[in-house]
Amino acid sequence: MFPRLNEQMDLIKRGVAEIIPEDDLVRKIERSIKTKKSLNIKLGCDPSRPDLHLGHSVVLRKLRQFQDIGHQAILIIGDFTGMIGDPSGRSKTRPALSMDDTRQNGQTYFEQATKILSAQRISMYYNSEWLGKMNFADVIKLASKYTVARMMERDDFSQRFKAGEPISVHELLYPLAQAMDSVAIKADVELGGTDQKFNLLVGRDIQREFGLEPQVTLMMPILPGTDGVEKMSKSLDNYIGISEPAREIYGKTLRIPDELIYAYFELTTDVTTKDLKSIKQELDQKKSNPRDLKRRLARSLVALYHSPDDASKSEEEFDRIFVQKALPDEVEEFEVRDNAGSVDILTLLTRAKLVASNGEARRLIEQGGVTIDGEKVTDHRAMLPEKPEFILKVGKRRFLRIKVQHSH
RNA sequence: GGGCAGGUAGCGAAGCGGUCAAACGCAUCAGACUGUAAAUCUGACGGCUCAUGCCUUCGGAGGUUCGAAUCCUUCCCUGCCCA
Repeated sequence: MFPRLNEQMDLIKRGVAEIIPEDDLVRKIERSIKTKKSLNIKLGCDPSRPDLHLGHSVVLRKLRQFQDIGHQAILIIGDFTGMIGDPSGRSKTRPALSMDDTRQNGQTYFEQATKILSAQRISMYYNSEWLGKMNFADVIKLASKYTVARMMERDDFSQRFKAGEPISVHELLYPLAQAMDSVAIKADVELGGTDQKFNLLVGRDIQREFGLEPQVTLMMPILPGTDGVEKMSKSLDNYIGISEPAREIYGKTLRIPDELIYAYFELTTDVTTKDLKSIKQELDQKKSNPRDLKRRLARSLVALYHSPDDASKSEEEFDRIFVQKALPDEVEEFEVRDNAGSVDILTLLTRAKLVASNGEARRLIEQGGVTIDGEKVTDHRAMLPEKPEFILKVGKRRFLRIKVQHSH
């Protein structure tokens, strides 16, 4: 039923940053083969931001591999902490969510995650199910199992502490809450990014406290964002979403810095280890134009989240727009009614929501960033051209087909 | 509970009675360049306005003043030290 130990370990260890402790994993797998019982592989999910991107996909893909060799994927939606929100000053971006919100986000998360995960061997829990039942005495008892000194081992805490930045007490409780999730579902393995190392390890300690066998922690590297500097995140706007339209995935991928090509191939695509090696070689020897590898990467990603057909279509379209500077395949339409020349370009830009304000529209025009049917608009007071239909282009990639209804 | 230092645009950070829509850096956007980028250079970067100009901003609320981000009162928030 299960593949042999070596096969399992080979697959599991691919692309991994760290496994702690590796021997335990070997033991767990051996036992699972013997007893024909699958392992519980846990992944915690943040329901406050349900839009998944390639960064999330790194860990999800690893989880998928566990599924493929017969283990049980368990998604934990952190709705409990989501409902409390995060009152600490700097992350106002985490407002308290209602029950409905978290359920809905959880559902959205699940739908997106199953683009990567198999629908077989997957279960999902909301952690309010057990965390919500704990009373204050339970919490104090749990908190007594860990010391402040150990909490401060966490890099992020000690750094903030040293820097004189605020740390709320409840933040110290979060790792414990996450550990309780591992207790509740009896996790055998918990996946996460390397930035989760501390939290994952706390899970081991707390499981032991509850008389359970400690989980193995498996950490994946953090995927750099499209800026090549920060980790990929939505709030930094350096992400490639797995639910984005094909042309967006394609275009954004081509825009990543060359240095990221290898990491993206390794962590976000299915290329074989052999191919990975030759990719590395090509990059190192600078034999070919990195662009070609990047195009291949972009095609792979589109194929993964859309289809191979969409991949080639996106590539054609990209070439058309940016190389030949022609129009995309499909251009959104926008209708304006023009009462005897009452609408100028400026108001059209704002009304079509291509820009945020008139000031911005004026700026763009002055800087030569607006064209009509390929002709630069030079005067920000210009009226609409005398055409029933034209293409309005803002910057390099905002297009709109304008249909004018002239009523005199 | 006491003392001290702080809270300025997306972020970081100057300003400390008028010349402040507020220096500078980052991020962002546009243009040039290019392999789409990156790097580099140029420009813009609260809102309304063709423009002179006007309007809303400097933690919140009041006040002093012809005039306040800048002074006063009070409240809220953060850090440090002491208890």
